[in-house]
Amino acid sequence: MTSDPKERLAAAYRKALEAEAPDHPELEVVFEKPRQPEHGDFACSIALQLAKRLKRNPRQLAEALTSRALAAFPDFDNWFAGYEIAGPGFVNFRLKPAVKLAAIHSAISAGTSWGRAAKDRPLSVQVEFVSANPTGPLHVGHGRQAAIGDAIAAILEARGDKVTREFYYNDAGVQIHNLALSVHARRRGLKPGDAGWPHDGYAGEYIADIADAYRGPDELDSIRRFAVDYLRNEQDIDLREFGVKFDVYYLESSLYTEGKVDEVVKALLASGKTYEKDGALWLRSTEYGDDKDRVIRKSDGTYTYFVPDVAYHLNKWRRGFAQVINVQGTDHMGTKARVRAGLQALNVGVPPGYPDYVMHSMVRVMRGSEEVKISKRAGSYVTLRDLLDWVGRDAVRFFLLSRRADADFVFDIDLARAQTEENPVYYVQYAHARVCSVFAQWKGNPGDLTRADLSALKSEREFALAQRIGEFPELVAEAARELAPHSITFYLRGLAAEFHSYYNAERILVDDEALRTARLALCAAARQTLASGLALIGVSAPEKM
RNA sequence: GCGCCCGUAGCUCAGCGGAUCAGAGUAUUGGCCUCCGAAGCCAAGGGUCGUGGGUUCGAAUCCCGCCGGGCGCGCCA
Repeated sequence: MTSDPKERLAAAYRKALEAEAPDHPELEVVFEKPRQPEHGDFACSIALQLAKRLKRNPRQLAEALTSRALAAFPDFDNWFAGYEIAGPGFVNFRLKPAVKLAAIHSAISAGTSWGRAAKDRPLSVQVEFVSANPTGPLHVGHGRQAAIGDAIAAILEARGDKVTREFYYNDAGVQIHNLALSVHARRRGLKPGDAGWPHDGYAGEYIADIADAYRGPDELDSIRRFAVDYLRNEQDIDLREFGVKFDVYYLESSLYTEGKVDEVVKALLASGKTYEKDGALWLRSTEYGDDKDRVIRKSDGTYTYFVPDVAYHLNKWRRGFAQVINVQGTDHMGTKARVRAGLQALNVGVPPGYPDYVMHSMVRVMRGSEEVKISKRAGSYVTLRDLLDWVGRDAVRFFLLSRRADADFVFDIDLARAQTEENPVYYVQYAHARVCSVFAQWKGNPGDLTRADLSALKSEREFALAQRIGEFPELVAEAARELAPHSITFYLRGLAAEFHSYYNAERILVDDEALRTARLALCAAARQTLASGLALIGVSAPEKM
């Protein structure tokens, strides 16, 4: 039996609903948090939904359901101060202050595991993100992916699962060949645009750096290996500075060398869903929701990128990942339906919605009122390193997670620089530093706080702050369900606001010992929640600023 | 043209399994440091939620059309 009053109440309502309306099992009992505090701590609109179906008076239904529910919830009074039927048929519930305050002890005693769930049987899940090809420095879009992917991974870990962070890269294709040609041309003194410069060469200055650093023989193969290593290393340095660590780097080339591509082609042929047309081999991927059939083998005998893509995801499935989340830019929109269709065609039991995709819109970079074009080949794009140099890791992370992944993102460079002093990240970090500063001036024993008597807390502000703290675990769970790390960022802003407001209204270190101890316990819980939330989005929680 | 996504305050954006949903930050204006950190707090003004229909007792939220923007739409990767 859970001790969460909301869940207890929901269970009671479900029972009442079964008795009152057995013909409507589709109705779900959910509680909302009203914006206006006078509407209680949470509200249930189930009676309104039911009234519609039964064509009965919603207020009467609310009464009937609620009295049934309360009959199934004998110790209701231990948790709730009361309820009321309001408006057209809402039921508003008011928690007892002591219930709200209980979150304080929960947060303190949980410590760094606050907001984290423990599962008896953790799922093995994988988050694949960044996955930049080693043909140039990471750009701001990769930065957005790194921030989103790493935060999702952390949130899924908090949900209690075992997470693998994976980086997939193409180390053998046409792009890499162009990279080698570009470095080779640079070594011979050619510049982009010169006669003899490779057709799809990379124009960035980093090509010249690689050419300068290269000391080996004048062989394309050797140059290619060197350039790949060089750029991989450079990307790793940026990622390390950004605070992102990967568990697995997966090489596309291994799919070929280990026969996984051939295996997939055979399996697709065996599926009976292929056909020959115009000298090429096609898959009827439209049968699995793709918007057009896909070429497997081109008429020149080589495979399209579709094949290693499917092979890679089959490999993920075989490695036992129950959930896979691919974080990619919307420019990869097409791969979603394609990869899923390919996996379905293999008919090996992969669920239809596998893998999950979190698509983020491209980051547009503005300098003043002018857009800086992001173009890898042109070599004139803003890099992740640029952002890190301008505003620092914490601000970049927080900023990049301050909106939904699929929302357009305009990164104004001038604004980002100017925001160094005003970026919302400081607002949240400052709240944390403030609590730390209070504790630095307190000579008591932190251990006493775990046993603090909270009954001295009597103001609405204190109840509200405690309640907000208590919402944290549920928020983390929802962020995991929705794969929405930005909700953590928004929560932290709200929590910090609540704390700053409280801090300005009340003195913490008052003379009254009982009140002081209780307030310090509240502060300790707030600090823990701020620190835990910031950790999830990869932002530091400084003790001083 | 087709598919997916987006259009909410001057600006940047939350909310979008309908109701108690008109919100935050920022900018502007006016207050608050003899007192735990003013990177803070309090307050004011500011939006017919792109637009036109529909469903509903009730729509920013669901459905359809239109307008505007993004990204895809290759026997590229």
